Amino acid sequence: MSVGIRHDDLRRRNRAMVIAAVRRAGQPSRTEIAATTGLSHSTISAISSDLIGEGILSESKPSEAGSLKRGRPQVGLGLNPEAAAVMTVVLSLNFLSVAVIDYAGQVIAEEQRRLDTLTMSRDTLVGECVAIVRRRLEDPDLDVRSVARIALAIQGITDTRARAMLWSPITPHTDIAFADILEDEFGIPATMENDCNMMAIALRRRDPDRYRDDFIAILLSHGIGMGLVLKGELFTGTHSSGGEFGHMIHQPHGALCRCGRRGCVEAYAGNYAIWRSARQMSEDAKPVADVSDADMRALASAARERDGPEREAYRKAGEALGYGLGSLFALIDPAPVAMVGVSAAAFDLIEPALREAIAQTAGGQHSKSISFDTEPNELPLIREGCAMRALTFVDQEIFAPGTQARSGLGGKNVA
Amino acid sequence: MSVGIRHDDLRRRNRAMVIAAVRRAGQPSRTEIAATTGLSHSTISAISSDLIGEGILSESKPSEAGSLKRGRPQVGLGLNPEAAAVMTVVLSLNFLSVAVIDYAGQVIAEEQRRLDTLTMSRDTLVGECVAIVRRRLEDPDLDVRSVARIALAIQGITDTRARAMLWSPITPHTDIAFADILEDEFGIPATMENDCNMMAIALRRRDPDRYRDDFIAILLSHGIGMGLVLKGELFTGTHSSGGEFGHMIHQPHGALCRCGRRGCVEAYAGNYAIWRSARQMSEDAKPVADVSDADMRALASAARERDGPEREAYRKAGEALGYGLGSLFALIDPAPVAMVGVSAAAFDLIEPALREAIAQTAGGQHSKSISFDTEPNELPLIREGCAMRALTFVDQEIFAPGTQARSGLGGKNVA
DNA sequence: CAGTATTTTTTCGAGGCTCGAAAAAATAGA
DNA sequence: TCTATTTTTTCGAGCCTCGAAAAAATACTG
Repeated sequence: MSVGIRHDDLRRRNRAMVIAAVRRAGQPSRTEIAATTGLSHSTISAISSDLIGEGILSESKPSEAGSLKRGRPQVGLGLNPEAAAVMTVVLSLNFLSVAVIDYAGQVIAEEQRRLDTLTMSRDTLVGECVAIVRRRLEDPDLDVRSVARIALAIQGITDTRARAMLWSPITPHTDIAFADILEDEFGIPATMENDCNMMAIALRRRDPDRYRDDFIAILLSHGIGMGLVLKGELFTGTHSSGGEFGHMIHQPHGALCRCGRRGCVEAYAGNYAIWRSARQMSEDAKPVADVSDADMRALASAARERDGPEREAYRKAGEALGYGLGSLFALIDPAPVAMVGVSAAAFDLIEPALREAIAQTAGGQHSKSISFDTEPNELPLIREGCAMRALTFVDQEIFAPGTQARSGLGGKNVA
Repeated sequence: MSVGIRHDDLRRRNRAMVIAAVRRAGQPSRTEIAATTGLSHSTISAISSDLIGEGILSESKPSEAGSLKRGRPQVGLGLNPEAAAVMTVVLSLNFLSVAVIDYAGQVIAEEQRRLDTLTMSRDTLVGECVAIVRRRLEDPDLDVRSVARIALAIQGITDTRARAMLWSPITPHTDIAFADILEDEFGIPATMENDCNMMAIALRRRDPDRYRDDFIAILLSHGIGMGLVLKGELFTGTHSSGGEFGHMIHQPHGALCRCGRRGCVEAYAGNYAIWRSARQMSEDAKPVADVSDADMRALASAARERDGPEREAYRKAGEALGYGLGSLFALIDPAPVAMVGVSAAAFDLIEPALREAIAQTAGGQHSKSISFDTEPNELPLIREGCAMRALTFVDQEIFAPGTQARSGLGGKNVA
């Protein structure tokens, strides 16, 4: 059950609130923070004075070059980039990408590597991840002790506690406790996140007007993934990572899905499904392991050029996505959708059938008003989301530590 | 955005926490409350002394007849039944039921009435509701001023703010702002709730071990409804009432649903759909307006006796429910399910096909471990849920009023 | 039956936190 | 230079929770 509020929690929570307000707004003045948090000026003054003293925030004199107003000018508060750093690790098909990010959110170092993730042994895969993190941490240009948190993202299913990858399409191996492995290796708190969830976090940061409290990020790539934000919070299901939109059932006893079952949305809308359908192969045909982005783009071009099996394949994908979204909207009500990934570049081919299908569903009653955004490149989004995830942890758990939140590792990571 | 915690909120929240602990536990001692809330004994002592002074709680000497332990015996704290009262109004097909409930949750008065809801005019329907409430309020045995809240429940779609019924299968009329109507008429705060959501609340109260943080209540009656609790909170979608499980798509272009669309789960599993299928009518046949409970029981008996169209109808219902649940579980992960309503009594006929279907889905990976409870009688559950809903409001908004929570009406309703 | 052990509840002072009001600081216009 | 205006800090008041100790209420013990 929810627990009572202890007296010492008060300051902790309000500290976290102030830090969050600064991270959101960029360079807010104390007065603006007071307005958004609803706390009094005196409280904001006291807390921000503490935070500046601890090197977490810093004052930045020139809030706006031409301050037109009379009176004492506002002085902006910003995050001190040197207060801490975090690291992001994004593991995707045949690709490993790491970045070190300062407390203000700027990339200060990065490294990328091609791997053959589908054929690597388990140990090699883990070893590569550990090695690339170690190289970044031991970079002489970087103060190792200042890295306060590592966030890994991977396509696939992670456990609720964000400790392990349970299953992923990019490797045949299962149940790899990446978070624990990195924590043990480097003594830095780490989490294992789902790639689509990170996309959702990044979308909210990029466009908080459109993606605020309720929205959906759908990854249209080899598989179909979803990141779902409901009532302002990432929705991750009750047990595992949840949100497996791609494996909602579109057609009972339908097309063969990569997951081995039949009729999933992904079995019609994943790259391999579009490929299979465009090649006029049977719906029972075993999904291919990978379709290159170039091949998919060629497929989309062919579909735009002439009415043929390629166009029909995209139509079927749109239909599956439309009915799936319709069912989803029946449950959660319509919300803005972002389509991300290589097939989002072919959304013009998908959209008509999608809208037609969604209009057939209870959730799509106002299908005209449902709007779709597209973003073909998922990797930058995933990294951005990871960075935000890790930084938010530092904000809340390290720089606003409370009785229950303080971990053994927390202290030493503070710069 | 979330707002800072003001100093005066502290006491308010902890008061609410203590009241909630008492409502949950029944007769907890101060020591037990301190343990469950995590607050200190001194704080609990101070708050409970206040609450007793205000007549909200009362001490009940004999906690347990034979207190085996040494030391000063615990003295139980209970809700003072006279602190307030609430009223529940349940409007279902051809039936209107009202109850007055004391602060401790006991029914102290009730009245029920048969109506012809499908043919009544809008004004008559509203008038009947207002009249029955007025009769209970003006009952000389009852102190009118002590009714602090009214909760209405109806089958159908309500708006997010719990003010109005937008659509309901029990009446042709739409957009009736029941909550506002009753508030204006009697000056008592009222809310308009969805029946399945109230079922879920009642289930949690009845069996908090099974129905705790995540569970699903499904109403198997003429239509298919759902109440969904996620992470301990009722899930009501982002805009309207949401949770329209019955209108997730089972078969694109499939059977005709009462909602006018095709292939909804309800078009296979609602009473009218089972009836239509058992009578071997076309899936395009217009849904009948009502099937009596007796007819449904006869159908179930026939299905149990021989393998024929009746049994096949239940099988199809099970399949639709199974695929629907599979898709739902793909999104939210598996959770305990309660099947409520007249067709829950025929769950033995539904379950095999349901389990077979769910095992075909990603969400049903562990379908063996998913457990179903059945409860044929929905009305008592709905009323119980309404009562809890209304009482919780009194607990939190009236007896633990804060700066933002205090309403103009709050004060005068305190007994 | 008095004394001791044990458990629950209350009391009391200390320490923190937020708030409002007032003061101080910093600037633009007159 | 003075005044108006706006932002930020300071300071005392008022609450709240907490820990420790005291008080209360009972069971055991010889």
